Amino acid sequence: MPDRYDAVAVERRWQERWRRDGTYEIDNDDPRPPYYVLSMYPYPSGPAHMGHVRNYTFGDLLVRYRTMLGDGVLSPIGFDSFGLPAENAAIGTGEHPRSFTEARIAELSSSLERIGAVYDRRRTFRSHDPEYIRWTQWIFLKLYEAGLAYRAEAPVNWCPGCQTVLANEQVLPDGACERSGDPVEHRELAQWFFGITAYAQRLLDDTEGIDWPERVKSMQRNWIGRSVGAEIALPVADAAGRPRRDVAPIEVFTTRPDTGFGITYAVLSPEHPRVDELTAPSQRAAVEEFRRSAASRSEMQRLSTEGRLDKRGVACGSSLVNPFTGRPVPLFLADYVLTTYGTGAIMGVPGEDQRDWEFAVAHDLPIVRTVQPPDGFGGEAYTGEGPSINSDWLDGLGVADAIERAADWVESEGLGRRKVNYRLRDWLVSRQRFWGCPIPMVCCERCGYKPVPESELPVLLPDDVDFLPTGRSPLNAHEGFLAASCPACDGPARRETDTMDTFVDSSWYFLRFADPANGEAPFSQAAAARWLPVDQYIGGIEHAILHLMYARFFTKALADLGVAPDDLSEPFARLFTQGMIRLGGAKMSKSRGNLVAPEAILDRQGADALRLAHLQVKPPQEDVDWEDFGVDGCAKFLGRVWRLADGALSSDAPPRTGDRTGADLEIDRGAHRLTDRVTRDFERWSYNTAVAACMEFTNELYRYVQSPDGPHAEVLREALDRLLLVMAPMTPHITAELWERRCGRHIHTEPWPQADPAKLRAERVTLVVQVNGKVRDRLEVDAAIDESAAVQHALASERVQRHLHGAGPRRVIARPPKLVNLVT
RNA sequence: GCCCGGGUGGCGGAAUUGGAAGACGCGGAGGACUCAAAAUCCUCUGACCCUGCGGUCGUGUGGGUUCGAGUCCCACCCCGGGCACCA
Repeated sequence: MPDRYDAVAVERRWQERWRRDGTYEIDNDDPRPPYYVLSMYPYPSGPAHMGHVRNYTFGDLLVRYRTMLGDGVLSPIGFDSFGLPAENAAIGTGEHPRSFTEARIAELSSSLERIGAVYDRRRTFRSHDPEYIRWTQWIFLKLYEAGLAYRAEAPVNWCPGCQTVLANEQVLPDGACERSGDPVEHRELAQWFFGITAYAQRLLDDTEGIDWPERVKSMQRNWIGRSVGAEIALPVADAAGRPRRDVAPIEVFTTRPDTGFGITYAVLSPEHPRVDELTAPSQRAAVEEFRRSAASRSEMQRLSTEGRLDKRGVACGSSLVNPFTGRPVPLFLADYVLTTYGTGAIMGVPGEDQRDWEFAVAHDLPIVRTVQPPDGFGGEAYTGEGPSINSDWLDGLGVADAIERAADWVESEGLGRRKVNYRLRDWLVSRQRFWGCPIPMVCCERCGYKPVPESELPVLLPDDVDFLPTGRSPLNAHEGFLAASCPACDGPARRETDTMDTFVDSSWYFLRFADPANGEAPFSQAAAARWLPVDQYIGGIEHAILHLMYARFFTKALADLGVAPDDLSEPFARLFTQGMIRLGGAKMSKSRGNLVAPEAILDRQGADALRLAHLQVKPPQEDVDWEDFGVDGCAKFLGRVWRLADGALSSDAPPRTGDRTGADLEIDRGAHRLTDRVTRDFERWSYNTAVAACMEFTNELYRYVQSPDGPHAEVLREALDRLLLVMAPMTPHITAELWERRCGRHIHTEPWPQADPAKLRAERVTLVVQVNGKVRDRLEVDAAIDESAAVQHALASERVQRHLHGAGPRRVIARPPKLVNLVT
């Protein structure tokens, strides 16, 4: 007597089994070909939400599929366990972030198991594990030795809500903190940085060689923001307007050296170090006032396009010399010129830059066009293609040629040089927070900052701390933590209380998974060489810039430092980014409170139904609305498969044996076609069509089993085997249960089925007959039909003849066996 | 403004090489089973015209290439995302 399908019981049983048997544990000397599948390691915020389910469903599918293909699959999981939420909770409740975090990890970990995701759990670690802290700090010291970690005074983004500085990447485009939403302020503070800009060009170039979504690569390229141009020195003018030789010139960066004859003014940023020197006494009061107001404005206000440009700039009362014309041009301050980009000074070229045009109009400055706009051009600044004019020796040249010629001239005159600028800034990694990896430095009164000796690592966070609602890190008040001696002079020193940005932890965890128990090094070269780069990385599109850029930088830097294999240039060979899940039109998130908890579904329809719904609803890279999910439909389909495979369905006729009928052969071919389709769909991440193929074939089997002749026992058995095998990576529990009931073996250790190419070719096909490109008839023909027979067949059709109106076709296009088109 | 991605039934989507537009699912309609309901099983379901046979239209818009275009080319519109007074 067939059993009813009890998804919850079946799933619990198999999850226990996979854990007990260590089915997905893998050793570094496994003889199978290595394949590394990694889903981005999660921040543990509690039980899995729908975004986790989606992410880990895709990852788990791939782990199981590659395993069946015969690979030795590395499937690790860890937890990105440092971060602000645990610390905020600590401030609220007094509970130590460690115990808070570990409770959240336990919840997340068990809910991942409940969706059927399998890992080598022996390799699991958390960012806050002392051994992981040790090696993160060790890497910091390596970067410090190499000059890639350094301390500098810099204008930083300060979030008053989080009471910490933020990386540029953590400030939203509207100037708000990514996490708290507070408006970010600008402060000058000494902070720790990683020298990611040294890798800007390689980070840009190497986007070519990685198999990542174009969208993500484009976002990274935009973020790096390469622009090619020249730095040009504009001499300071004396009272007579002649260049002074006794003071250094002002360097400006431009992408358009060809427009040099059109420079009619120059601008410094308000923070430029030479403002005082270049301000005339008559303008001093106005300049001071302007600098004060600029400093008080937030980044948001400063970068906004609101406000009239005459209010946002002020004359210095001095002049520079346009080196192209030799004539003096007035110097201004303007708040939209940024200290952090280029040289903090620009040349004003109103004719070819709209913002410069507006500034020139506002301040009544001359405008000289140096590129001829097309006839009828009605605009103001002209930025397009055209011949140079008013430019002496550049006249007549096109823009590209003129840029080259002008840059040559600038270099040969010793006025400057070609220069590439990047928008990318060095990565600010220090955070004034408690719950993060401590920066392994001490500050000695005499020697300054000195690295903690390797033998003293890890520097761990103390347990006996009081969290105060001031938001200040309790490390600042913890004498036991603060007290240190200088590694250089042994004198009294104070330990650095800043911790590292949590993105540092996630910048190398994928390397540690290759060798998680290594006590001598963060990982061995051999283990890294075996597993890296990650064959398939899977995660949310929201990490397109931050995490993925930092991880690429770390991998390159570690290879350069001899820590990682030197031929390892990229961490993730292939990247897949899933879309976000929306509910009621907004991204599903805890902060918005519009979460759909997976638990209720796991309790009712089960993990397989939920996984299937995620796979089926949409192409995986696209954003999805929860409203579009069809969990019930998927549960219904799994019920159909269960009844089919468990023998609950029968026809009036008993199963046949012996010779096979045409219907039997069709089913057999259908099973091979299914194998082929699902395999190719898996390879191209087209899971929604893979699910459709399984549903289609199941429908076909239903008709077959219920047909008057009944199914052929052997044909049905083989067809069902193939259906269960190809479904196994998608719905691992139900297929494992049915497989075991049918043959007593474990489906996930079975080899992936192969399609017989001979069976993929149908014997009878539909020949489409068109007259003048419109379909007029469809004929069942032999797949091997030749051209003349196909045309003959087509012409014999009554419907076709009706549309030919008695005349013969003037032209015949035959593509046997699929199509004949008759043209009159 | 620059750079990516996209636009197909009531809805999510399919069409892998230029060759049957709408697979599969949801939703909807009808039927079988049942005392009844649920569950299950079966059939139909792009729009319009037509009693029917059948016909016309149809993949954002307008052109083009082709025997044939959702797919290729040109121009444009709209939606989503990234960058942006970035010199």
